[in-house]
Amino acid sequence: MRINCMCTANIQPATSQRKLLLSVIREAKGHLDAKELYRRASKRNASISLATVYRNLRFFKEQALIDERHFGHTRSCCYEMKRSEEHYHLVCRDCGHVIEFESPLIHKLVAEIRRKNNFDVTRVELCLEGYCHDCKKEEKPLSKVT
Amino acid sequence: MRINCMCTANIQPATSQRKLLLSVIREAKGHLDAKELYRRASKRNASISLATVYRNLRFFKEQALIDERHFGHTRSCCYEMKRSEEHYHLVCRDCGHVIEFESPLIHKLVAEIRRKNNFDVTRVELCLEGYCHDCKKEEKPLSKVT
DNA sequence: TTTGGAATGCGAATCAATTGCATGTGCACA
DNA sequence: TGTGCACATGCAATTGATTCGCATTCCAAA
Ligand SMILES: [Mn+2]
Ligand SMILES: [Mn+2]
Ligand SMILES: [Zn+2]
Ligand SMILES: [Zn+2]
Repeated sequence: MRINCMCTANIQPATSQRKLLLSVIREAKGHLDAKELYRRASKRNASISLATVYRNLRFFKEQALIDERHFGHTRSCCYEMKRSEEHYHLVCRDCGHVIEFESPLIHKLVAEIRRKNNFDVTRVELCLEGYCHDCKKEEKPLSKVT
Repeated sequence: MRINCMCTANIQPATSQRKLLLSVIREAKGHLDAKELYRRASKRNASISLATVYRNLRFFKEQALIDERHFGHTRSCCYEMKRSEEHYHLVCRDCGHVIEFESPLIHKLVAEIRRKNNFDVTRVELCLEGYCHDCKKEEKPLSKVT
């Protein structure tokens, strides 16, 4: 068994692949899925394997270095660096843009659930679908059922 | 092209498989995934195909007869009859139980997003993970990060 | 340095979901 | 009450995402 070493924090062992993957995630603008992470990492290390990408995504998740997101109906999930403050997402059904937001209402909701349902919330999966500012003005289908 | 007929509402054509599947979903206690729906339907019609289950799940979804849910980390999604009032879910990480709940805070959140982000919300995907009443009292792991 | 245990690369395997195609069937219209 | 045909079905093959087995390589603690 291997004990924690302080030099490389919780990235341990600090293999070149592991460091590369984490820096790609860190430098990414938006949210990456495994395939896209693999594509970008391959540019810097052509021999990296997709399995290694998946294994490290799981590792980073376990180390709480990254967050996993399930957006809308997309098959694969996305990843991003964990930040100090929690945040949630709006996904436009039209252009696919992902907008991040935060609201104190979510803390209130969690508190309410803890009180009313006697349920200890450890994770909030919240994603709202709809039409963004730019896409909502364009023509919409006639039926506006739910 | 076929014009709508009123006799069978939006289930049309009303094939035996389609009627069977809908009644299995209707009679189900909880939330079903495709495999489980297939299992239950097969008891009443042994020749039904899994592809037909998937095709009809998509059909029912398009007809807004059922709702699709993505619970926690489970690979496959679950389905349930659409109800008049919207509701959301708590999933226990320990025993897997799914608890349904509703809260006016969610309406408030949607309104806030519409106002602040100028975003038209059409669907709220919300699922909270944690520990239910029965599981939270039992011993927990030492580290309580996240 | 040495060395054990963990990480990697590769391909094969899984698992959920979709699709192509030949066949069967519900139902609008005659 | 029949008939036609668009659409539904069954089956098998396919896709797409993720995981796994295994031989090999690589960290990092001592
Ligand atoms: Mn984000
Ligand atoms: Mn429900
Ligand atoms: Zn948009
Ligand atoms: Zn529980």
